[in-house]
Amino acid sequence: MTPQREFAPVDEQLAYLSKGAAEILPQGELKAKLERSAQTGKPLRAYLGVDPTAPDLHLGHTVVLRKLKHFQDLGHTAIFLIGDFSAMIGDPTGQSETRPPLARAEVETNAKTYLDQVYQILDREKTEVRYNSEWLGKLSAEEIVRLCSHYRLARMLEREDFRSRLEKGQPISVHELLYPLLTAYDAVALASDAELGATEQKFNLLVHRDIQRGYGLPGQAILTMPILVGLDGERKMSKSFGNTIGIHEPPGEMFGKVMSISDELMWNYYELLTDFTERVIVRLKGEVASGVLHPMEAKLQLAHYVVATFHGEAAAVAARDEFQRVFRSRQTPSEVPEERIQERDWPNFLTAGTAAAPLARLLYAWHLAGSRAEAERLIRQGAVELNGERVDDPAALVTLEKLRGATLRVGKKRFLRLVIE
RNA sequence: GGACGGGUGGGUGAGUGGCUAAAACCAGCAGACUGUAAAUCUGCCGCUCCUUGCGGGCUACGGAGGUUCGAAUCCUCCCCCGUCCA
Repeated sequence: MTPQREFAPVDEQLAYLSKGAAEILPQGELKAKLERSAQTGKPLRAYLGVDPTAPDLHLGHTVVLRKLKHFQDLGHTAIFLIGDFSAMIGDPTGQSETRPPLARAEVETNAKTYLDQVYQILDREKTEVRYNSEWLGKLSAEEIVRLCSHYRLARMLEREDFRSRLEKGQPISVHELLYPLLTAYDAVALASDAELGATEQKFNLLVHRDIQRGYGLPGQAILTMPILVGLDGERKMSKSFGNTIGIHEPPGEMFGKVMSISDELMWNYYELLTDFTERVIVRLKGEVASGVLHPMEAKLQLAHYVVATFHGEAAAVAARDEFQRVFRSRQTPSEVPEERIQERDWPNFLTAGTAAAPLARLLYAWHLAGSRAEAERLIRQGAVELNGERVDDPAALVTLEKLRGATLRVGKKRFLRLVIE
């Protein structure tokens, strides 16, 4: 079944796989495995395990996925493991508190939406998808005891997270200790040669390797990827910080968000989100530093690349044009959402005794502001334009005539064209 | 089971009877500046009504009652979280 195949030279492969990586452990192990694979013609089995805890992927998740793709590119076997069983335990990593286990149903629906998104990066045809309930769900108590016998408590407690919680007198639930052990069983069941993960997974990955050896398997190589920093330029990209770029966000949105990162952060994104080689990135960086290339140009390229990855080349070009149009030339976007107003509904908005309606009330009704109070605030702050003219009276009244075919603008990004029927 | 500590706005967290829609910080929003950069500066940041005023009303400090002219602040009961002892 396994075809004999030609691989690229080991050094080349290693360079490709090392790009952007935080650590490869143990030293030399990956190289040794690549060499063996080159000799035998057998592809390596590399896997990435993900707990389907949230339904939407963002760029942060793709960093490590892209690395898995690299294995795939080189002809190795990429295994995408969905931790449908382990998700119900909850990984304690990085959490200062015990995370509540997820319900089975939640895990299942998340798992489904995950895959569609994952295939935007990985080659659907070549990816081996597995669920760890496949084997973990069947483990007997006896087998779990045996599994546990392969690891020492002292080592378990070396883990940063556990150690600090122990010191601070915070609780650690027993099932949390089980998490790395059970996921280690994944590595055993898959007989993996390499496992990928974010740096915060390092401890788990190392446990996995040890347990594999406990079961008499050769230990897998471990490749960790840095955590992607979010839009704020400080904290890791995470939904709970609201600093993410979701991979299914519309092209325009995505483009704009990438453009809003700092120049400094841009290089990090180049490194982790593109396939440009180290050499190319260094060159770009040099050109920007010496003033040959405007930093904005470099960022436009990056934004283009990212959008093209998820939406295709055409969408990327369009997003770029639109971006230039709206923000650089400060023009109205080519496509503005429309609000259809029924002429007969109009009286509902009117101030008693007049033929005009408070603009603030309209902004709220048309969802350009979250509340009427907010609408007034925005007007007061000069964020609202009607047909290009700033309105700054929070009590401003407008007539239906004035709104016919008009364009409303709130802040930099929100536009609305009015169609009166 | 016992002892103790704690539950405040999106988050952290101050506030122990009126001056508190509730400090401060973070996040967020808007404006200025720009390369929609970032950084910085300024302002805003519960809802609602109107005559848009340092205006009126309503809602808010785990829940329910109570004391008081007046409570996030005091009392009672309940719920929840945490630590320690067993």
